[in-house]
Amino acid sequence: MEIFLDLNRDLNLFFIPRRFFMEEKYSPKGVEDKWQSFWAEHDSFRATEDPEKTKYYLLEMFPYPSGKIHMGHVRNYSIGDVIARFKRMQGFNVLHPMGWDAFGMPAENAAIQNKSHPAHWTYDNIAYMRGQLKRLGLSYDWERELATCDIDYYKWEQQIFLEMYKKGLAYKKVSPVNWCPKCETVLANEQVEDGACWRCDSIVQQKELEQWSFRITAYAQELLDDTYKLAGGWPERVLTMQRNWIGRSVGCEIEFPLENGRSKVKVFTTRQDTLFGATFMSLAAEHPMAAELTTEAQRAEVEAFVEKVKKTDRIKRGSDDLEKEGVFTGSYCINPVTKERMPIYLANFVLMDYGTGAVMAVPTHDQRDFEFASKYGLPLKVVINPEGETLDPATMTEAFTGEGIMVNSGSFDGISNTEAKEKIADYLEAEGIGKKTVNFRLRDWGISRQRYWGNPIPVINCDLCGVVQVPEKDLPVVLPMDAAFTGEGGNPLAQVPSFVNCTCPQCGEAARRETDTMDTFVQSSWYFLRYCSPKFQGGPLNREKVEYWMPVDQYIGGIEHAVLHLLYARFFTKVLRDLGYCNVDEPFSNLLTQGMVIKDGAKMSKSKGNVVDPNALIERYGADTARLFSLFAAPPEKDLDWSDQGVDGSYRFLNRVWRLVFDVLPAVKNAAPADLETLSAEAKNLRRAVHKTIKKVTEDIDGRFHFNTAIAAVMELVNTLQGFEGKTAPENVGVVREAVESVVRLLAPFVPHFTEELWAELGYTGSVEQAGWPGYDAEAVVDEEITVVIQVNGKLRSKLLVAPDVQEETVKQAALADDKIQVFLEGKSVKKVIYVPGKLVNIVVA
RNA sequence: GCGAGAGUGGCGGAAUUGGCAGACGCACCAGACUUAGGAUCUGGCACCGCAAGGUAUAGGGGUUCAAGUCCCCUCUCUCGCACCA
Repeated sequence: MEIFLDLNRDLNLFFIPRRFFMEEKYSPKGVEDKWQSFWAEHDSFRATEDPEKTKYYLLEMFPYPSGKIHMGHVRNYSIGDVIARFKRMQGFNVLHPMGWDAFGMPAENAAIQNKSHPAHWTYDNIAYMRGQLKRLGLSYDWERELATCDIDYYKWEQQIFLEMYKKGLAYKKVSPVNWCPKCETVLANEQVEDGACWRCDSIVQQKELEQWSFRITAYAQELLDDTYKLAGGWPERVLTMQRNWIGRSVGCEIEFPLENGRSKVKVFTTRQDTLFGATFMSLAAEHPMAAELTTEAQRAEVEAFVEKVKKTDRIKRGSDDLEKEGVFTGSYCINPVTKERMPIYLANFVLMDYGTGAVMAVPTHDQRDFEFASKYGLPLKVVINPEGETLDPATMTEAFTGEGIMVNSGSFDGISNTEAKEKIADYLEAEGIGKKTVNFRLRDWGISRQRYWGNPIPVINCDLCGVVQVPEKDLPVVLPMDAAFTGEGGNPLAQVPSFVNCTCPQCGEAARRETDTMDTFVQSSWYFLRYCSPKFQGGPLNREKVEYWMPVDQYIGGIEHAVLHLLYARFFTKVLRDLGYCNVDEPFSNLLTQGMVIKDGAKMSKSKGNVVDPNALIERYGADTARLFSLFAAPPEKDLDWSDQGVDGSYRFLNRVWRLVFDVLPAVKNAAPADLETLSAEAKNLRRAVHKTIKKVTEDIDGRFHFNTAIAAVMELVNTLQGFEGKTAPENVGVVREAVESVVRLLAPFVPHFTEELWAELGYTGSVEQAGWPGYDAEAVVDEEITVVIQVNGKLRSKLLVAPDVQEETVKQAALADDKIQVFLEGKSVKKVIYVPGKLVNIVVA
């Protein structure tokens, strides 16, 4: 097939002499190779600090080096490259770096499978993928490239870790984890599928393990507050997700004394207004007081219940509408305001890791408590009535959670429950029963991973001294190259004696090196800062350079990182600020979340067989077409529906532009700029179209990122230009040249190789980027005549061509006199005539 | 269940501030050039109708001279959270 195709093309060359000239045929491969070399030779995208220029830091989320790039990458990086090139053409000093999120489990799995080393696999992949990105013609400053598995990167992270440790921001605690007994490793929640290990299908166990954590909760309030500063720059839904995740709620901590007086149960509630209606107490099964509260008579039942709750894994426990269940402990506490006895239950819906793990149960005003009380026959007491109504506990079928008037609440009766919230809180504080508190849903960030391919946590465990920091002079703790990857026996690091065995820096006795490595989210939490001074050897960050470049002006990536990565990165930036490394509060001023690339209605995946391979695409059409289509088919934030035929269309468009340029080239090559005084009407119209297009494309790209409509506008201009009769007539060549040059410059951010080549053909030396972004002539975009639409009763009936400065009365009269309009006015009376200047006339008749 | 967003031709999508619905592209149809066309060019293309005209932005109601756009209700889909006390 290929041979026939080529043969045909050659015949074509023979029959149409014009095509003898080699340079007239658009051949992406040659053009792209040529300009990629040019950019490399000229260091075209090198970013250097220049206080004279306004900086613009553009960043796309760096990829995991999984092997090869996919269409999602092509889209992500094409979007970023348009902005980078556009801003550069506008004269900004653009920083546009690229690197690799290079630690992670797939490398370790590959090592097990191929009996090789994760480093080899990772660096091989990086080399291959770097080549792929270069073939896309992305304008990165490759001098700043970094991989998070480079010693030169992770050693600085170890230093940061130790500083966090000193400040109490990194600490060790026992926390529950998903544990695969076969792999002998901790699994992340997303690696547990239906309660089984994603790799070996073993049943995942819940285990308590000593884990390293970062105290992100210390920054909960600031992380929440600053989401309001980001409003406008970030999509509202991402901010909402972060706010929900942080989950601040205001309420009270209230203490309920036990009946026996020996101790107290502390609860957190946001509904202290319902305190008088609290008739029993619900505790989490894991609550530390559960055992001591259990009476002998209840022991067997309680233990069976606790066992059952523990068996339900943590994911299932939340998911389904789990039937509310509980068990009576046999003990009672006292409601501190009513002095009534409250039986203490353990309940499966009470979570140990939210609030205090204990809930005061108000069955009349909380739906869960209502269901629980119904099931176990517990007392109901109404303390809030809806306005003008009286609730009867005996006939209630569900809890009343709305607002109303207080009853059965002592001195608080008769006021609204919102008012009572404040008053009861004050009362509790005054009486010493409770205090106002703020509770967060956000929990500390567990960073321990029992894996090899990660950044080693730089501490030593000594039997005598406990946890001891690795002294700064001994950093970095380097991953040993001689670990064995068998897939068995847990963390490979723990099986390298030369790594594990060490001496305690404090007492000099034999000790064991920590073998946990850090979560890969740690590396991606500060890479954007390191890009500012990627080779700096005086510390993690060169403060001066960070101050020049940060914050990132535009960050681009997938919505899947809306919470974790973006929250961790915000947290880490604030920590580095407080450690004195930088002065940045928020790392990303603007965030663009791009949609997925889908095909045939589904996300591209091997199993669906709908994967488009970027290599094949570039091979067949070139990088410019691949970029153009992925930008044209949908606006960035929406999902992109891949269409092979659509790609053809983009390729055809480039060919059309190419032919157009070469068609007019001989005529316009040496054309002088047009004399605006003597232009023909047609030429003037063309020039107006050119400047209107420049205006629209500029506005569509800048801020709005609507590349699809920007490209559509250029297509329209190309269509206009193509239909322009006297393209090569001497009196028009000045305007035609301006038009062609504008098309090339406007397309430059989208299809950079293509436009570089045409720019050179137009007789320029150097990159089209140096020509800068075209500005539009405000005078040229003003219409000489405008179309005013005439409606009768809101329906389009006719159109009118008028001068832009026409008087309202003139237009109205002309509209009423219009032949087509007359027909609709016959036998009716005109009630009103509405004129929207320059747009329409609406004649209201009856 | 709660929260957010979306629903426009055969398809991807336009319509930026309440003012011509369907830009641009794909697919399709017709024609031109051609030994040939999966190249290129010209024209057509929401639906009904011969036409005049009518009907159309998930469905129903409302506000307005005017609604894809604003308000209310319903349906469907996507995403997030999912017993958060």
